[in-house]
Amino acid sequence: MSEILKLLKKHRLELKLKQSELGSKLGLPQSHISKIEQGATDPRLSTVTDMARLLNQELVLVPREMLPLIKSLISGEDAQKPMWAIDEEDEQ
Amino acid sequence: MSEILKLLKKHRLELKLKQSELGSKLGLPQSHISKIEQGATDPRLSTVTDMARLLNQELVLVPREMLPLIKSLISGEDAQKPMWAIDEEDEQ
DNA sequence: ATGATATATATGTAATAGTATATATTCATG
DNA sequence: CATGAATATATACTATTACATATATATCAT
Repeated sequence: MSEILKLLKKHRLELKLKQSELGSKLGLPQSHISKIEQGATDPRLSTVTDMARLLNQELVLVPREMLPLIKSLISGEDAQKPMWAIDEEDEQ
Repeated sequence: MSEILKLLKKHRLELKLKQSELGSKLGLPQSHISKIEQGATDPRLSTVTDMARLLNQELVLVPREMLPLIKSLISGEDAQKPMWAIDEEDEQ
């Protein structure tokens, strides 16, 4: 099952959008969003692109060799607080 | 016209593959590769994913805010020679 | 120009994405 | 447990792509 489709669902939930809300923005029925998110259909490139953009994402072609770097950048990006801090006691 | 499709063509040419060669690896006729590259058809996600992988690329979902950073990383990646060097006369 | 090679275009068919609608599940909450 | 909200599933229909095949242009070397 496509990694991309799983991530689209994750980002929809983060934005607290219902399938029906995302669907109407895209002009697609809720039932079809469900199928896409389950991998029960193989959507067109334009559909995935539009869906991604509504979720503040973009579909990008990445050279295989840069995949580890870029994935680590992306996975670290959603941290609300820094994952480390300088070792100072007087930190706010 | 999709940026991704344009890049797929660019990468095919860099690998010196003909449309017919890429097509047969994918199980698609040359004529269809042509249509995809021209944006004359709206291919399925799986088709684009497969095509990308045969060209050593991967389709990745990137948060909009990270797009400038990631694009600059990617566009700098294909340099054959380093873009700078330490200022030493005795360099090879 | 001629010939070879690569890509673009045309036509037709079968498969499937997407539409519309209804119903069934799931899951939280009073 | 009952009620309601969100998601999953079902069916039938339509639109469009994948694909096969054939042909026509480019493109380029000789």
